[in-house]
Amino acid sequence: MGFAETFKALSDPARREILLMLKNGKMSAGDIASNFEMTGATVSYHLSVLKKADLVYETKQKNFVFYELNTSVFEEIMLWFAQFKGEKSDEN
Amino acid sequence: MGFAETFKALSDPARREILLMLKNGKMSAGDIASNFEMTGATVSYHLSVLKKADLVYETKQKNFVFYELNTSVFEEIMLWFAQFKGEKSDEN
DNA sequence: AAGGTATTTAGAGGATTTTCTAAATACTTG
DNA sequence: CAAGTATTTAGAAAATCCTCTAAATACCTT
Repeated sequence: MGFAETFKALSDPARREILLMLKNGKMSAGDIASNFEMTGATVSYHLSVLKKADLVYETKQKNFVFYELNTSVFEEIMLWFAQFKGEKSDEN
Repeated sequence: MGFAETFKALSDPARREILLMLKNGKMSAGDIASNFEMTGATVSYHLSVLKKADLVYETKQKNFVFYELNTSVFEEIMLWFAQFKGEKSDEN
């Protein structure tokens, strides 16, 4: 899956904001873009980064492209972090 | 604290590997460096990125610099991810 | 088919990142 | 203090990233 891609995707504030917007359900590319100062082309670039990182997926309807959170990847990241919680590996 | 810095720090494979090395306790800069092909200067750069992101802290002893995980930041990141688990914000 | 709306792609510019070598700093010990 | 070890800083080169404008694609509606 690629933690490098995932964390790089998460390192940009605009992309993190997009993810937060998507918490409540899918949104079209245009609706997402309207929340930013950047051009639609730039937002489209950020969406493609999130998509490559599997943090979102897209579905098409009419001439809209909807984006949605892919929560399964979030779980994988949580697992990665869980390694650091608590146990040093030679305890117990 | 700065999620941008944190996630950017985590996006590099060498830096993630350093964090894993530190799971079992502190290590000196030199001991960390000896696990990589890169020059010591480059490893030092990576350590400084991790330090700026508050993922590690350093302590000096003799002429060694020891690095250690700062687990509190990991908890903050876990909290950030927790937002995405489950509840859509207008439920309940 | 033509015109309109939604979105992506291409290409370029500027900024940031990663790595190196060489030099500097810091501390220790004879 | 001098010499040695450990580490960081400075500066430069190559790679990657973010943003824009302009053009292309895709789909819908009349």
